[in-house]
Amino acid sequence: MRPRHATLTPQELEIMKLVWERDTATVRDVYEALLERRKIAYTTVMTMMKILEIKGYLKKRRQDRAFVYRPVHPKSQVIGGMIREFIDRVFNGSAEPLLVHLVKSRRIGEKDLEKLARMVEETK
Amino acid sequence: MRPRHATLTPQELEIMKLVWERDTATVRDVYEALLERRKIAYTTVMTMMKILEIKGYLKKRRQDRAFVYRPVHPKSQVIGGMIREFIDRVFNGSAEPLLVHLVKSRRIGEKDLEKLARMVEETK
DNA sequence: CTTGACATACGAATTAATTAGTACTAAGGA
DNA sequence: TCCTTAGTACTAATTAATTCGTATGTCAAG
Repeated sequence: MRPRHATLTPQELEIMKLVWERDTATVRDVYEALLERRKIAYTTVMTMMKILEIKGYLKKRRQDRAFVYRPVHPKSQVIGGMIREFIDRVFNGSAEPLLVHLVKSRRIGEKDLEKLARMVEETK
Repeated sequence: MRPRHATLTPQELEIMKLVWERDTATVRDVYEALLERRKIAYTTVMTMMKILEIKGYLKKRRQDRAFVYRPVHPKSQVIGGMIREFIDRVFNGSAEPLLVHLVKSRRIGEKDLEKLARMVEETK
């Protein structure tokens, strides 16, 4: 049997991103945003948002006839969990090999590192 | 319907890691290595490796009675693909926010950055 | 030659993820 | 009042991922 995903699945994440950037959203809001990218049924979005509620990522409140959904956790926290899970799974918990990859594949350059160095300073 | 995973699933990755570190491996090799961590059936491993072959990650050759499997692609290449997929999915293709997260969550420190800076120098 | 160990082949069962159809309800306008 | 619209509830279908059982074949030891 498949172990339940500890983190957000691709489609779940796509929806969560839309809710995060709106702070609150109805099924219709999300549906219309998704429609601009691909064909999808209204009820599909509804089902996904219901699942996200069951999983504890969204909470809903009735407003007039429709439900208004709101994120339970801030984006940074959930994304942070996804990063942790990824690093655990792929690199056995160590962030360094990930960075090495990014440098070697030129996805990080000098400027990025300088910026990060300044950020480390501030965090001190 | 679920879109097929472009990259390795968790269990597939676990098996691939074992094959990469051995360069070649039989089902039994992988089975015994996995057994040390968790209960699993021999035939489960066989099925997974067959799937990995179908997906193009492993190739097999008969040696005596058993198949000997070998990776088709180097580890760095496959891992690189997984990183790219992750960054695309979570950060819309930009590596920077990932790094910011890593710094803020203190998974990267000064020493890591220095090391990376040296690495960037070499890559120049 | 028979038996046990070990290998593959084949297929089935389970769960999660994804998508969407149908039924029902309430509100608002003609 | 009646019909259209927009919402939810419920259910179902499909695919991928994961796990494992049973059947079958081969080889070697006794």
